[in-house]
Amino acid sequence: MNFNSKTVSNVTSLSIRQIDYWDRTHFIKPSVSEATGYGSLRLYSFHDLIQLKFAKTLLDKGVSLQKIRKAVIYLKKNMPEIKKPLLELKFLTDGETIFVITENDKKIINTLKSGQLVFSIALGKIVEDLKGEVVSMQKDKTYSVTVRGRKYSVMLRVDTEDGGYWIESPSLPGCASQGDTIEEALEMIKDAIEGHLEVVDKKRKVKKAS
Amino acid sequence: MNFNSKTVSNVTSLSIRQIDYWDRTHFIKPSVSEATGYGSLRLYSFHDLIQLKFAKTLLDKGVSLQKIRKAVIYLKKNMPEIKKPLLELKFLTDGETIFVITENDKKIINTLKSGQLVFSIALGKIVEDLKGEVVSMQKDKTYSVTVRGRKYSVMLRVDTEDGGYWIESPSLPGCASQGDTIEEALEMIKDAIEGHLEVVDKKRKVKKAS
DNA sequence: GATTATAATTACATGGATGTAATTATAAAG
DNA sequence: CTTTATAATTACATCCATGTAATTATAATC
Repeated sequence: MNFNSKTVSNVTSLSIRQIDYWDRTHFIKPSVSEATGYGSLRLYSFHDLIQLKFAKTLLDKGVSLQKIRKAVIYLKKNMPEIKKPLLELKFLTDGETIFVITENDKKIINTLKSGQLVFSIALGKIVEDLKGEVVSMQKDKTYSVTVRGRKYSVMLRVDTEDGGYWIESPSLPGCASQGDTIEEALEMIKDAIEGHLEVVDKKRKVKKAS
Repeated sequence: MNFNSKTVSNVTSLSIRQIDYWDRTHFIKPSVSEATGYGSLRLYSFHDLIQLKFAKTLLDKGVSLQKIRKAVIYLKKNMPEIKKPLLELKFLTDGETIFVITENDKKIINTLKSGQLVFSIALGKIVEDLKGEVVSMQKDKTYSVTVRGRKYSVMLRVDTEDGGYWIESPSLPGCASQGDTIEEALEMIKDAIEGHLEVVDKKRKVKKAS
């Protein structure tokens, strides 16, 4: 699922101006679709959303934008696998460089003793919150697929658990699938419907034989 | 001992402009003598110097000035007794307020877990460094005091250990004292010289008697 | 195809922070 | 008392970041 500037602004509490400025200064650019002039759209991915929210969170904490730039560069390069439960990431800086430090309490205390700045970002929580926002805002999309010459209505939604898309056929209970892209999900649900129909055929044949 | 703007700039690595700006914006004002126009002098105390260096250190770490303002306000109000060995002070912020936290590792880790910004300032080291700077820059001042109708040359220097001034009479070994102000130190050294002379008198009387 | 909506773009402004340099009133030195 | 030195002050400029609003090319809708 992709997000335009307006949606990004709503979800991250950043102003449109900030989003624009950060794009123009090559800080955080929309990775799905860049602006190409009037009438075009900036489209951000979910990962972009995480970075934007991350930066906004640090800004609100009083970290300078220059420092945040470095933190986001690091985040882009070393984005850890986001998984449950909530993951906390801890960063430290000596004023020049930004490092992510391990979940090692002793190391954290030691770096503080050496006079450093440490800030903790609950990245897992950021991701969870963003997922919640995305889910609550999305409308299920209805598609129509044809299997064996007949049309079936299917519903597609963003899969916030595994990424990609979830798809199901409401008129055929239990008939569902998922795919990384919309096209793939549509193919997969066709296969699922096909399989469902085969089961129905078999049952009918058994009935006829008895 | 007091410090003018030029000295403050040298010792803290702040520009004259920054020192001026921070005074005019009521951030850190010279507590000994405020500017009153052309030809006047801003005079900062050692405590002021600590605050300025503290703020500069945070600025270099990438903390925003607005955040630093709050930290310095806190520092002014709750300046802990500076003592050896080097003291580390740890601050945390939730983005709105600044708190000093105890030397409690568990509490530090917990506040980090809750997504806060923590920065550690080795205030003791700042103080030590500033003391070193002050000592290396000062010239001993020579004064003349009169005791029992005779003049004695004494030397005065800033006492970086206890604050105030140290004073001694080079021509009378072991004859030294200290005071919180220059005047007080001069009175104290007079008393010390008086005492020294009394000991000398007693020795002479004992010699005569034998 | 015409009309409307929309997000990007452009433009100007503001505020905070700081750099650079000329001016000035006073203190220090001779 | 005159001359020189000095730090504060004034003034203008720059940079970064952001606010606000008008403009515009394109997409969406009818």
